[in-house]
Amino acid sequence: MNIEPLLKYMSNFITLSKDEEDILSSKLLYRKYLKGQYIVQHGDVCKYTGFVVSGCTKTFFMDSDGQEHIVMFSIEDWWTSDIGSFITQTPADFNVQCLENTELIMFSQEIIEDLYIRIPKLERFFRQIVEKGLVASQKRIVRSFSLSAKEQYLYFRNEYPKIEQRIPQYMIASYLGITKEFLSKIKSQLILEQ
Amino acid sequence: MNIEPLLKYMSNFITLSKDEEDILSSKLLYRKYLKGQYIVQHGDVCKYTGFVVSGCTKTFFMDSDGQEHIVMFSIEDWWTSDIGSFITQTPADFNVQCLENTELIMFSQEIIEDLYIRIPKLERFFRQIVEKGLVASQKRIVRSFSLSAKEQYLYFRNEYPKIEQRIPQYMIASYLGITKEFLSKIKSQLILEQ
DNA sequence: AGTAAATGTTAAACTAGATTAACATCATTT
DNA sequence: AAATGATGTTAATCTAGTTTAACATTTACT
Repeated sequence: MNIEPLLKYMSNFITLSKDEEDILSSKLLYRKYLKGQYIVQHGDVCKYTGFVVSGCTKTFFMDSDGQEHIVMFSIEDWWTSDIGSFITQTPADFNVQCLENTELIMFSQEIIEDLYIRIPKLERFFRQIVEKGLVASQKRIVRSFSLSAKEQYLYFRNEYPKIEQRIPQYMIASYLGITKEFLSKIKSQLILEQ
Repeated sequence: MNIEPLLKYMSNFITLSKDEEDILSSKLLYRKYLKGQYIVQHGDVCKYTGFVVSGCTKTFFMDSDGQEHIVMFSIEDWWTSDIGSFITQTPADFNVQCLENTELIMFSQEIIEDLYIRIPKLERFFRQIVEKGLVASQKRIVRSFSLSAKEQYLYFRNEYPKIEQRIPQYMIASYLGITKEFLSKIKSQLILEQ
């Protein structure tokens, strides 16, 4: 159980004593998933939120036409879950599936409530994490309002170069909300342009 | 200064003692704005987040073509600010403008940090508020992925009937991310349908 | 009441992106 | 090395939503 990446990540937000680190690490779950495995399934209540130690996941939903829409990729040092389901303890809208073999450090809903009491600093930590998530989510809405598909692709490529290299192109199209054919067209246009 | 609506709202999340209520109310700012006034201006750092006691605001940005895009309306019992700017204390992407005369209870950034220390429960309160915001923001992304313009309008009408009645139609079109002409077409289609 | 400004409607021409379908390339397994 | 499945490309056709522009209606002000 390698909890170091999480502690390092947390140190950007709060300072934990050795005792607090020990309490925390005794309450965490460490799990390994294989490529293709589901971490969360649509309709289930999401009992855990996971911090990615290694690997890669996609969070997606199916629309009424059976089309898959990817809302998020998670790689090392990111979180993965259906955060809405986790927070509200209602059935998940999303599926979370591993695109690679993936190692997670998991917080369960029950334990997190207990941890908030035993380590009040965690309340602050998660407030800040959720704040970051909210800001990112709002910026994404703004992009979808104001950028063309090509501009959104360029933004993605620039912002997440590491993700683009690990993931098939048709999934990037799905994340951008366009068809794989149209993304292919955009890419060939971009090559012609320069 | 009528702080009751805020206290009532907060009681859905946490229980404050009389002392804590007094500390809180001594630190809050109560402000009245006229219709048309700006609460936040693009480029400024947003120093306050406001709880709407009465009135209505729109939060919007200008795209590179000078087009206005509304990202949110706020009415009684909602929050209004550029929350991204407020959290990160960086220049605001958005403008916030009053659509009616509006009364706000305002938390300043400096004071909120101080209040987190004096009333640790507030950390929990704001974590939960931000969680709700994140969930709503993610659901909006899902809708924009999976619903047609007509479906999104029907969702809006159903979800926020009170807002629809107070606000000109062209602003609702802007919120939905479509032109006012197309919304007009959708509405006449809906009338024909039944 | 009359006028100007703000808001809403209609319709024709246009475009970004979707759909369909056929084919090309790459990776994995036997 | 051949075969199968997964991924990526190209091009023709189609459609949801935009643009433009002219007009209609409502609201607010003198």
